[in-house]
Parts: sequence; C-alpha cells; structure tokens
Amino acid sequence: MESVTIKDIARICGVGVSTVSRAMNDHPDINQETKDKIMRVIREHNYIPNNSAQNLKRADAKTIAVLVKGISNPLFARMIKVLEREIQKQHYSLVLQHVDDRQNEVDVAIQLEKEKRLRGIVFLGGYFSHSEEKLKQISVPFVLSTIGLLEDANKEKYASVSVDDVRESSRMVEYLIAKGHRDIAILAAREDDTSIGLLRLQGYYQTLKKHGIKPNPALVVYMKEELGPYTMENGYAMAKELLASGEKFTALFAISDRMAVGACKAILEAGKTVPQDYSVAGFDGLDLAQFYNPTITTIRQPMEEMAEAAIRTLFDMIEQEGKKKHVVFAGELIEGQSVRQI
Amino acid sequence: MESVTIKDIARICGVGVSTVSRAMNDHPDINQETKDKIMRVIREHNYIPNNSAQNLKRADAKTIAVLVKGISNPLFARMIKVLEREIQKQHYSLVLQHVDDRQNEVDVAIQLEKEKRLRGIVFLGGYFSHSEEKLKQISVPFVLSTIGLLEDANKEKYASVSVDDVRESSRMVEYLIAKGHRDIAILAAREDDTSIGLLRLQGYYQTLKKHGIKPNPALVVYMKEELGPYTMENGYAMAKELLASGEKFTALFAISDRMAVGACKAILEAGKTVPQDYSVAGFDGLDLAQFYNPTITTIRQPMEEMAEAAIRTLFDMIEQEGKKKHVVFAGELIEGQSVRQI
DNA sequence: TTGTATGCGTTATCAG
DNA sequence: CTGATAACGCATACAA
Repeated sequence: MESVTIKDIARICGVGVSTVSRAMNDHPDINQETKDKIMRVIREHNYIPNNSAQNLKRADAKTIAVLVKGISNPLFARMIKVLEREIQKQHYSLVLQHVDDRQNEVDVAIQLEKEKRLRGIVFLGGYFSHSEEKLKQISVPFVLSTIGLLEDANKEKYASVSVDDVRESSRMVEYLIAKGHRDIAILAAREDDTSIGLLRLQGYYQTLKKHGIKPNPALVVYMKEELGPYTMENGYAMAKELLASGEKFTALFAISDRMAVGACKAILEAGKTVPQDYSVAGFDGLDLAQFYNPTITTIRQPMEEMAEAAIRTLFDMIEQEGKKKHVVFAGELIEGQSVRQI
Repeated sequence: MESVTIKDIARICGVGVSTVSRAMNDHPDINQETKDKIMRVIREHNYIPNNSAQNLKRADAKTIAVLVKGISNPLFARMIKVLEREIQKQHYSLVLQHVDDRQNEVDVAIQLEKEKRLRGIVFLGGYFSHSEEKLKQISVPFVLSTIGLLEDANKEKYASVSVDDVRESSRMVEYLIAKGHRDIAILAAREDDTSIGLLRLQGYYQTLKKHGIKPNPALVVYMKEELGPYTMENGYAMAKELLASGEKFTALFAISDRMAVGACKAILEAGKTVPQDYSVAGFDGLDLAQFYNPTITTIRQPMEEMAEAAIRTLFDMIEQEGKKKHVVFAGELIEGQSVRQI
C-alpha cells in the first residue's frame, strides 16, 4: 500500500517531475495537452502530494493558523465560522489547531509556525500572561481574541480584539443595583485566575464600591477546580454551596451563561424560583441564555463582529507592518426574564 | 527572523548534525556530556525541530488521528477527552483534525495519512456513505464512531462503535406510547438525511406501526436547512411551525436534546407548558437536558464508554490485523420531568 | 562515540 | 515548453 509520489506520476507519464509539478500548480508555461494528460493520470492513480514535503519546500504557503483553546467553548464555534469564511475570501488557507488545556498556546504556535509557513495567527481563548521571551519567538503577526488582557501585558507585540471585561461586568452589576439589588452574589472563576475571570470580578468589586456597597466575601464563590471551567455543572455546584451557606442575597451574577443555568437548577432544587426568590444574571450571550426558561439576562459579546475585526486586523498587519491595534468592543446587555425589580 | 535549524545547533556546538539528532531523540550511544551541552544550546536558542521535515523522514511516528466533523457538537468534547487520555497512555501521539461541514472526511483522512505517518484514524461524526473506492485509499485501520451506518455499508473495511439509532429511537417512542401518547410528533433531520437522522426516524415509524398507530405526515417536521443542524434554534423554528399548523399532538420527540430545548421555548411562547400541555423528549443525554427546567427526558448515549471502545478497537486493529469489530452500545433512557402520563 | 553522506517528496532554478 | 538538479530540515546507515 505504498504511497504514489510525484516521481511515479512522472514516470508513468513519461515526463520529468518538474513538469508534473507545473501541471499541478497551474504554472503558465506548460503545454495544455501534456497538462491534461498528467492531470488525468493523477486522478486515475489517486495521487495526492505529500503536504510535509510541500511545506518543507514551499517558500510561502499563504496560510494563517487559528489556535483554539477550549474546544468545548460554544462561543468559539461562531467565531470560527466567520474566520473560515474571511480567510478563504482572501485566498489564504486556514489551519485550525486545537490547544489542549494543559498545553501552552504559545508553544503550540511556535511549533506550528516552524511546521507550516504561517503568515499570521489568531488566538481564541486561553490565558495570556506570557513571557516577553516566549512571545518574541513567534515571528509572524498575531492577534488575540476574547482573552483577558492584563494591564501590564506588553501590547506592542501583538494586536487584540476583545470586550472590556471589567466594564461589561460592571455594566451588569450596575443593572442589578438599578433593579434594587444590594446583596449580589457572584459566581467567579478560580481564585487564582488571572484572565477574564479576574477582570469580571474586578468589575464587580469596583461597581459595588462605587455604590457604597461593602463587598461580602461570603457572596463571592469561586469555581471548583475539579469541574469543567465555566460549565453548568460547575455553576450548579457553586450555587449549591452558596445556598447552603445560608448567606442572604437577592441576586446572583454568574460570569458565564452556562454557570447561570447551573445556578438556576440549584435554586430550583432548593425549592425557590427565578426570579421571584433570586434574580440570576449571566455573561456571554449564548443561545442557551435566550432559550432557557426563564430567559437569562446576560451580556452579549458580539462574537461575529469580533471575529471579523480580528481577521481584518491580522490581514492589515500582514500586508503592512502596521502598528498593533487593540480593538475593544462594547457588550450589550440583553434583558431576559431572570432578573426582577425589588 | 530566520528559523534556527539542526545545522545551526551542530555548528554552534561544534559537532555533527547526527549527534544533535541523537541527543534530541534519546539515542543510547551518545556521550552524556556532549548530550547535555547540546541540549543546553538547543534551549538557549529556542530550537524546535521542523515537524514537516521529521514527518518526511521518519519511518513511523506512532500517531493516530482523530477527525471530528462538526466542532460545535457538544457530544464530542467528552469523547475527545477520553481519546486524548487513552492515546497518550499507549505512548502514541494524537493529531486532532477538524473537518469542515463542506469537506469530505475521507478526503481529509487520505490527505492526512500522506502528510503524517498515521497508524490509525478515529472518525467522530459525519455521514458515512462513501464509495468503496475512496475507502480503499485509506490504508491504515480506522474506526467510525457515532455515525449512522446504513445496512448496505461495506463493513469489512473498518470497525465501528455506535448506538443502534433505530432501536434507541424506538425505545423512546415505546416509552411515550407507554405513557399514553398516541399523537406523537417528531422533529427529524433534513428530509434528505441518510445518517443518524434517518435511522432515528425509522425507529419512530417502526414503533408507531408496531402499536397500530398510523403515522401522521403532518407530525413529522424536518430540519430547516438554513439553520444549524440539531440546534436549539432549529428545534425552535420547527416546533413553531408545527404548533402553527394546528395539528393535534400530545408528545413531541426531538432527535436531539438541543432541538428539544428549542421546542420547549416555542411551546412556552405559545402560552402552553411542558409537560402539562405537551410532553417533550430529546436524544443524546447532554448536560443541557439535565439542567434545563424541566429536565428533559432523553436517551443517553454512553459517550465515554464509546470513546474507550473506539480507541481500544483501533489499537487492536493496529497491533494485530484483526477482524473489524462493530460494537453497538445500548443507550439509556433518562426520565426527566418533561414527559407526563396521560 | 562521533561525523559524513544520502534520501524522504516537493518546488524552483537553471539550462536545453 | 521541458527535464535535470539543487535545495528544504531532518534521521539514519555507514564509515571513522
């Protein structure tokens, strides 16, 4: 079952390998007849060029890579669709790479850049507090998306597209306060989180402070490490714990929609209802929020627009070594039925 | 920003390239001192071997590929986790490939097999009515999972792991009938579906027939092509249409949990409730079914076990050109709160 | 224990 | 228009 190579094709056709190569790659100076013949033989023999050899040789493959951290994150599915479309439109090819939870996305990027001849990289998700030294190793333009950017990150190295997680989180807490809530619990990320989870928590604290509400540590619940991050399951466990603590609160802000849904289940199991007994708010704007009953009040992140901005920014950087833009999108508060005025 | 190659490392260390290669690949016969030195230089210079060159050269990389069709399918996330773990345990490496909706998964597999030196392939999802000729081109063992296998498929070529979609669908319809329902609507796949969608629909028809219930074509709703397959959105639109038709029914069987949730929303919007006015059943056993309110009665597919069986079967085939097993798992009916006795 | 040389499958650069 | 042939970066048989 040995693979057929370009040499085999050349031999069969009685031509040189370079002619076969020309036929395949639509080179201009080749006799149409020989080309047709070669292409026919290629098809007959199911010949497919070895991609590794191509990558090794080709000066420039016009491919851009999309690295996705957290394949299960439903937010990304929509972004990937957009990226696929736009990249194809620019006649680039796309290589989609899944990054394992344990893997470092920058390492993967560096590796991939050696392997394929990348022109640019889009990072989706992941935590981005990486060393200057590591970042320096990736030599093509890259843009970070939906990643929490801490203040001290070295922003000259790359572009980014995101929402202001502090501000959006704040927006939601403002809303809850405007609805009359003062005892607002939050289902936050892991205590050691340094990414969007931390930013959203900061937004929470800032807004409470602004309104003269003293934060109650008992109302801040951190994610369970042993459960999947941002999942319904985790939100359920967190809310369960919160309710069991007996601490008084009227609103619950979950930093993801999935956690919000999990929390709702915990509340229902406690014999309470949403929003009569507890108001619940989420974050992300997944279809889940809109289809759940009651619909979940949430912050919608404009994923499609963000994906478009990300890829456009990347192409700008590729075509002209432009400065690194940092585009910040505004989220949108979607009022559902899960929050009530008190 | 030119890449550093093995030659550079060799030059810097004052040794030959083969020595560097030996150092990296843990070859036995190499002086520990020179090895240490080489490894230090490698680290200092952030050298990473070019994977394309390795693939081109290496006789055997012990890698197995997992091809996933439909990245947004939440069922697969759990399977992939298992596959990652098991493949690592066998000291193989895993390459996870996303297959676009428009791409043919067999083509992708053939391509990938040329590029990397695959030892085996796991297909997750996708429609599998492929030509004998195409299948023949993939020369390593492969196993299909959670894919609707039609009767006439040539099963000698590959192994498979799945649930019996006809039977499981039938199981649910039996259950609904036992609960006193006779006017059972179904939210099915696209009318031209030839995969699991068709099988589940067959299970529905068979069971109705068995119980002497004449199928009512008005109660069979097909997926909207313009909306994502198996999504909440699609289920919502389908149920909306069904309700608007005015056709009488007491139970609604959606062939995916997400569609079931979408249907619930449509029912609620019509001013009705689940399960008082309409009973709703799903399929898949996602966490969504369990967290929705009411919890959705569904057929749970044992994804983890199926993934384990799939990879074990694959390794069996790799190690000993064994016969192609076709493992069929039983689903489990999970009773939720969305179906009532009438 | 180490270095040199060859080839993996392509593409690109040259002469014909 | 076409065909040798030299890279691409690495692993390995073989020679030292």
